[in-house]
Amino acid sequence: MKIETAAGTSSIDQTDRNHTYRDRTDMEGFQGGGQSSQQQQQSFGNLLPSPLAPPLVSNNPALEWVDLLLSGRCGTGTQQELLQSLQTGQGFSTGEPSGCSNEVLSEIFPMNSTGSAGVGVDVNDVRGSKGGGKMKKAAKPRFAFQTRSADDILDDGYRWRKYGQKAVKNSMSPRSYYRCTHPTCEVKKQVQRLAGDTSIVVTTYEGVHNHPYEKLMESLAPLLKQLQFLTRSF
DNA sequence: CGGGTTTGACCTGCGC
DNA sequence: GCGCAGGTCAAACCCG
Repeated sequence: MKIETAAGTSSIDQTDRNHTYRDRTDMEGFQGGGQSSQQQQQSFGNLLPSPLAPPLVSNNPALEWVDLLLSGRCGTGTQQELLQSLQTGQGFSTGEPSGCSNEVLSEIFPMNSTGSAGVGVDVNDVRGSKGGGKMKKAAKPRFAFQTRSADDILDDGYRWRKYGQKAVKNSMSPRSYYRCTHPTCEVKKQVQRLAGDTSIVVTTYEGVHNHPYEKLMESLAPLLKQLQFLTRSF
């Protein structure tokens, strides 16, 4: 498995009009032939999670190959603040990405021409509430990053269930919607490939996990069992 | 059989 | 008001 820094910029194909996929054959080569996301997930090794940032961008050397959306495209102050906040374990999640133009945001997120969507913004998006409620959603931290990878699903240490997929305007690749499988966790993420460079995967996280790092807990489970056994022995 | 994926339908917001 | 686009739901389906 190799993931490289998604360097450089990619332009969105403005000519492509999208539609909802209705033919399964359209999905060939993208969904992985029915494999579960768990099977598709890559491993980032022993990266530790952060309460705000996903594990792969928090407090670890992986920053070298994780290219956040803002990298090199917004004010250097923003990038430095971003890296600093991640390296200090504080994460980057809320607030306006100062120095990042709407043009850049709208290129990354072509679905929102106003630039209200993007890195750390659009916390009051109320679209898609099928239930009919008119109440706005509670503000949730939202951030995104991009990686260069052959696989769409990155193993960030949490378990995700896919609940939807949509073709996105001005993008060749569909956008996939995932929810954290933890019962009390409402964190969502969107995964999409850049239209200009399909080797780059853009992952957008929304919300903060309110439960432990599941892969870590899984790996610790045998050890915990052993500890419980030993403590009972005394 | 349980959990995850697929996908058509439906909802809301926005621009014209 | 209408059409478009993004987001979500949920039934059907798939897989281990």
